[in-house]
Amino acid sequence: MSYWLMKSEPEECSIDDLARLGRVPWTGVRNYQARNFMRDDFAVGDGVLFYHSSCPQPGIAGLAEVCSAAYPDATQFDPASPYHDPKSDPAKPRWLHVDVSFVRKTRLLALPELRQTPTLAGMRLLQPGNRLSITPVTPAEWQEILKLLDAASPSPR
DNA sequence: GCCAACGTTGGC
DNA sequence: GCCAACGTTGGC
Repeated sequence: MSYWLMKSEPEECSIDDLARLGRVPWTGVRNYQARNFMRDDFAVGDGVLFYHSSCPQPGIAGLAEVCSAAYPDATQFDPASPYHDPKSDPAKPRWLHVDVSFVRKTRLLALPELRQTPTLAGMRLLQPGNRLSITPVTPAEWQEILKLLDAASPSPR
């Protein structure tokens, strides 16, 4: 059992969208490292931190779970899709994705709070220059984050 | 196989 | 809208 952090722009798919749909195909990943994580390292039942990115309040917004094996991303063959990849051969699809199912919405664990937490300093997400949309989370980081999610939000000062 | 140019990501 | 960081592309 592994743990992952997956970024999603809430304008495209927020934690509320996932809650409503129950399950979504994680289409549109066009980065080889992120694809390889899904293809080689993901397993059904893995824990997912659902992260809101490119929005007014970036941070962890909920928990989800991997609920399928990796399979070809249909959007790569759709000329009308923004994720269309004309260089991908249908006989040998370049891009894959998994499906992810809703577990629960949490309070927003905002990026500054993550950065302020010493035990999370090693998180891949927080490393300088990180842009990967899918990053591994260690069991220790997962536990620490669950603890923070259950605690009250820090009071503003 | 090098590497400069270009595109994308994503926080601020 | 800026910009730093990084990945990808393509000429050589």
